[in-house]
Amino acid sequence: MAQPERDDKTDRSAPPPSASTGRPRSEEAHQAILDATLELLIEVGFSGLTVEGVAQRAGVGKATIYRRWPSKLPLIVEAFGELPGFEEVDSGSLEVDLKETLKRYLEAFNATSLGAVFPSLAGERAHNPELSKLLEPVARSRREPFVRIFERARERGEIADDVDIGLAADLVVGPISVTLFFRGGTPSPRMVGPIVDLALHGILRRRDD
Amino acid sequence: MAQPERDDKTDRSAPPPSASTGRPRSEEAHQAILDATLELLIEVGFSGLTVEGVAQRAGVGKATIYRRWPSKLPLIVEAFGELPGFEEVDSGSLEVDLKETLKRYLEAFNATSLGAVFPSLAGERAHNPELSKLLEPVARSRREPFVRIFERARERGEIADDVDIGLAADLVVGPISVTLFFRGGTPSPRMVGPIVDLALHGILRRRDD
Amino acid sequence: MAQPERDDKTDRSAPPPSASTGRPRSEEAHQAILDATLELLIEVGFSGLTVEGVAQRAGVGKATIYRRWPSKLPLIVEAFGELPGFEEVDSGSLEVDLKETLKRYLEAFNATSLGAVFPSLAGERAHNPELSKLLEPVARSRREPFVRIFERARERGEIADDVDIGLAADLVVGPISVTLFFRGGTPSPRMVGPIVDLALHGILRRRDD
Amino acid sequence: MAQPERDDKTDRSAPPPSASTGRPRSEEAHQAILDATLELLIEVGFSGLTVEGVAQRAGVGKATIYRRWPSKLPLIVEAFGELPGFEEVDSGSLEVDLKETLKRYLEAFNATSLGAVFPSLAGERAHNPELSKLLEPVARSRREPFVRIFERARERGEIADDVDIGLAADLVVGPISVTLFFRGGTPSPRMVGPIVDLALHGILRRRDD
DNA sequence: TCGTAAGCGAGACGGTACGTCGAGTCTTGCT
DNA sequence: AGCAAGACTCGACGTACCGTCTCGCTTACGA
Repeated sequence: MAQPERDDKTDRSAPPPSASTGRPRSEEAHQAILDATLELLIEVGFSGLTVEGVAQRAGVGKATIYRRWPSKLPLIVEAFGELPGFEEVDSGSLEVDLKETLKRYLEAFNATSLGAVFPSLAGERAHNPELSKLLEPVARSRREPFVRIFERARERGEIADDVDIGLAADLVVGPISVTLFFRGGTPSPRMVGPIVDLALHGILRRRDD
Repeated sequence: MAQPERDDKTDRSAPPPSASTGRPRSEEAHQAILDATLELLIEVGFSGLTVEGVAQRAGVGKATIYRRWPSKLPLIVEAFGELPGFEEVDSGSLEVDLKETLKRYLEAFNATSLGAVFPSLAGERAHNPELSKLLEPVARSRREPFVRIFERARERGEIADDVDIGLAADLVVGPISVTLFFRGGTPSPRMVGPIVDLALHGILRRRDD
Repeated sequence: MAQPERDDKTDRSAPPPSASTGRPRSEEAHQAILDATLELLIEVGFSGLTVEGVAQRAGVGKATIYRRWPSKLPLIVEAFGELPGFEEVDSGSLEVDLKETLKRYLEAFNATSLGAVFPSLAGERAHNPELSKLLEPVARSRREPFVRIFERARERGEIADDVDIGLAADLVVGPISVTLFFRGGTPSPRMVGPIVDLALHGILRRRDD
Repeated sequence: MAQPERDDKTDRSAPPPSASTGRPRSEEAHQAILDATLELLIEVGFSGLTVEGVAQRAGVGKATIYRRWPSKLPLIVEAFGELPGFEEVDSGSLEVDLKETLKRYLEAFNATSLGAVFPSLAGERAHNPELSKLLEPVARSRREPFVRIFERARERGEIADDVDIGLAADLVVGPISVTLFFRGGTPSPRMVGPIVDLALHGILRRRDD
């Protein structure tokens, strides 16, 4: 979730003629802007966020924002990208990996209000190709850990070779997505156990259960 | 999905002292507004929709819109509610019911651009209690068929009594939600078979499968 | 100095399709804007005037201003044109006409702060063809009374036929212009007598004076 | 009121504790700034001039400008003061002195675009005491030659002792001021003869003319 | 059959935010 | 120190929508 090469993504507006003339851009202001954006995103959501509000809360002029980001959108996406990720677990057991990783996933979601911010952005993707492109790597990086967990499980023989791993990952994360988007709720870490159990063993009654 | 008593929700300002004097409201204009709203919602999304644009496309004055809906939000929600629902299937088999219903669900999603509109609205729920309240019954009505399918399956003994039916419904719909929101994709009806199979039988390999 | 056909000059932006659809423009707002503009013009001058300030003082939205005037400039010019003119005197005597008219001229200048506003505008003429064009009729109308006074005097035989009347008018008004622009002072009505005497009889000493 | 050492007014920040440490200020940059200011003043006028534009045209950083002049205003005034004056004539004849001096006056006006710059500044005087103060000595120095011409004429007895010399000077310069400010025109040297004749002999018809 | 009350399209109203630009200040590394 | 460059905060620019408010007109009802 790090942002190691931020400028490569956003500062395409005015590549300085020589390497470093003039006063360098204030890293302090940069961070204050991202922080303020994230705060406001959490408080008022995507459609309620104003650049003027960000500038005011960050104690920064509007021009300083527009000098770094060409418009509101990339600013929001980068601020969103600042949200911390979550650690992947590798215990040697599929069930433990899934439960533990999913729990951390949800904790991160709730601790950082990602749960409120992400839907705001995701909802706009369909009408905003630019946003969609910017959001894609961020969204994917949050799904990949689950894919890797299943890959390891397959290598260990815990699951069949022909299981569609992408689908399996979506199945595990699915109920959380539904809770978030369809039900407007906050996914609770207590959901994790039942979700994983049900996804692993299936909904159908089984003789040997 | 019908909206049989629309005015009860939105037209609470109206009832004049004498029951019905003056020119009646134009049903034609009403429908033109909803149609235009839906079209624009599909084209430009929630945050890009302007009431001015709706008025223009509907060939209607802004006041005519605000006479019927107190603000942009309920208008959008009602327009959204106009989207057709989908029919529930009752074949006597859980698997068939799920696959068939889910297929119709996806077909409705894609045919009506619900897939583009719904995320737009769902994303704002977290920051907009009013929207959330308005959206809730609509969203729930789209999940209920799956709940009922599982209830019937439980009555038939196809699934255990202690299965969390809400969770089962979310598990089945989950991959679609993930596709829509996390991956920014369009869910394809071809996904239905694998999803239902995986959800019913579980991800783990079983001796007797 | 009246503004009998205001819209012909300024409302060229959006000629309404049919004669009078929609809510008519508020004459009240119009006047409040012109008044506020004039006040601010007097207080802070041409270069210090802001449209935002005008809107605020007039209690009006900025759009209401820009709906009427395409930019700051014509607004200022029209507000300037609102300043009252002065009455021309026709006593049958050149000397009396000049002295009396000039006195009224100065009184109008001082009473209405024309003396502070006019230079502000006049100074920009050289660099602003649009302003120059807009200002021209206003400026000329303030010089014409003097031209007419001299024309009548010539008809009466008070002055020679070959006197350059335009130049004579400029000679009489000249010291006021110099006071205003070169000396940054406020022309006093007490200057009138000496000015007219000197202009009529000449600077050179004469035997028979 | 004299301003013999220009820098004393504007460069008051400078005198360092130890007389002259560090790199001395570039006289080259100083002149480039004044030149650029004057050019832009002529091209775009007072209200259109930007310090950023001056810096760019002069090939200088903005700080270099603000190190020398506390704000835009004194810079403009000093640049204005750079415009060459005009030489006074002393021929022993009032009429010749006036005509010749006035002609040179107008030539200087036109050659140096003083005619475009001066009104720009003069117009702001009423609302800008600082500008007024800075402009005063410059403006007066351009009127003084005429005062001196009349003083010499009085000493020679060409004009009466009780003639108001200041007023006489204003009368002679007046038509030029009127042309410049009220009529928005460029005063032509051809005006000089008629102006002086009319001012000296008066507008009224005389027996012995 | 006609008056009247409310609806209609149009568009102006006071606001707020947009994204841009300039003022005057500050901060780099270089001279 | 001064220098060019260019970032800094602040605030005005002119535009676009919000939700409200007239206009002059049309439409159905009830007297």
